Amino acid sequence: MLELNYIRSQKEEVLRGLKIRNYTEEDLAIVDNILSLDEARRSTQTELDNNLAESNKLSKAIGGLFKEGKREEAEAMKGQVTVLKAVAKDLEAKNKKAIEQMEELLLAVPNIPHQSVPPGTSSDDNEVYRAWEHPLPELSDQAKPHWELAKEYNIFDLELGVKITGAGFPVFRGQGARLERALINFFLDEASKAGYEEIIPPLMVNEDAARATGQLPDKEGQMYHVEKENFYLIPTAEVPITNIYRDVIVNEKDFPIKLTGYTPCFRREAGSYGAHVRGLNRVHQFDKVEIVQIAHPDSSYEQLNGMLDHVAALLDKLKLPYRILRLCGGDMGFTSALTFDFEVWSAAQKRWLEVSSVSNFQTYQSNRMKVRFKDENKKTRLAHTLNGSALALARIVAALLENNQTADGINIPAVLHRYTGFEKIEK
RNA sequence: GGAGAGGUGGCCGAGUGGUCGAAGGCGCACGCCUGGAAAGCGUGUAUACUCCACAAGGGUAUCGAGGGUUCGAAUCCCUCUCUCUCCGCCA
Repeated sequence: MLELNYIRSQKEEVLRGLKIRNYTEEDLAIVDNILSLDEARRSTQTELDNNLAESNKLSKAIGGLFKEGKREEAEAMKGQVTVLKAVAKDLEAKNKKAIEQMEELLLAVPNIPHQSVPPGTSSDDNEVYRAWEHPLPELSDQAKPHWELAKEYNIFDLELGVKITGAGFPVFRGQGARLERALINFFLDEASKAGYEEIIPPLMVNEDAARATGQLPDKEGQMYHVEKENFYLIPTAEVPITNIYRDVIVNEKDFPIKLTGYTPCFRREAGSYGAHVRGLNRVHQFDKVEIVQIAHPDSSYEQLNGMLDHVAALLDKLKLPYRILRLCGGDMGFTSALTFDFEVWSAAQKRWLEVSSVSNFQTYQSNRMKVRFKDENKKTRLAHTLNGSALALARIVAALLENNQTADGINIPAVLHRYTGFEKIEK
């Protein structure tokens, strides 16, 4: 969530940002509501503090009197404290309520978009930040979408997944499973080479962790919930990995902290069916290698660019046509300040598939999570958090299968050969 | 799942009703010392909120979390939670 101080001191910037997110004049009232609750809260706080200071002073005096044996004087003072205590109790309740109301509103305010975020209301308004400069691959009329190829070559089986679990849980097998594992290893190795520390995190997180990265409360319905233990299956490795630094004051010289991890991701994604979600386009369980950074506020955008280059290099090596979009205010995630999406061209479906989303959250996550550092003036400040997929597997597999199909098999990109142990998927 | 023990600052560890935000040690930072270092010596070293100019300097809260008793709680009571040990089960 946004820092209260920021809203207080940069109100105009907050309003500008919310307008980019298509807030109406009416919606914008939330900002003033927060500020007036904050003002009320502070004045109550001051009143309460003064009250408690007085009580503390009296209590100490009573202690002193008892020691000196002045019992009667001490007894007489007790009454005064009792009166103060009653007032304090009211003030405390009032204060608590103001804080709760304010937090509730604060949680409802999204991150303020970076200056470069274009206005817009939907994905149609996203800006093409880097287009694909070369011709897109043309496939023959016999070209098949990946779900047909999967059947033909026995690469993965969604119906089998239905039998074992339910819709959206693919079963990879044979060369398909090998390809999946090859991609995971390739992505992890590339991340390690780029200086990211590899993490294998828990696949379930508790409520605190889910709240810290912003999945709770706004995305509760998207996560699988283990009732008995009150755990959530992770929708992305971002959650457990970023939480490593929750409530941590990091050493400034350790910036940027770069972490990577492979995990399966679980998403309920209820409600959407049809051609666009066929095959691996949208599933409840998929594999992903995530990259996460904790960065100094002064260099976080530089780091963001580095992450873009990293993801672009992966796609180059896989020889997949892709483009990069700068998301508009209407399409950007709630917690992000700036997001770039990578889309890969799926030649048989003839459409772009989102395979990566790289974002800078600035202090929006770190404020909730309390990831801090001491700056040169020994002042405690919030760090910036960033993350991106590098990459999401299911759709990469879809694109690889489709784009590389030939009459007698599916070619595997050269860079993966040492991981797969084969160069072609054959019948 | 059963039985027991325990959660104090970055870490270890004292503290069982009053001047305790908390002894001592370690660690860390800075300074002195040194050719340089170690050792030694000295100083400093939690977080959040708040008053104020986000300075100096005050105030408040926090000893796992929440509630209670009391003029006063790290210390007493209740609830929850987590960790450890032993037994059981088990990859």
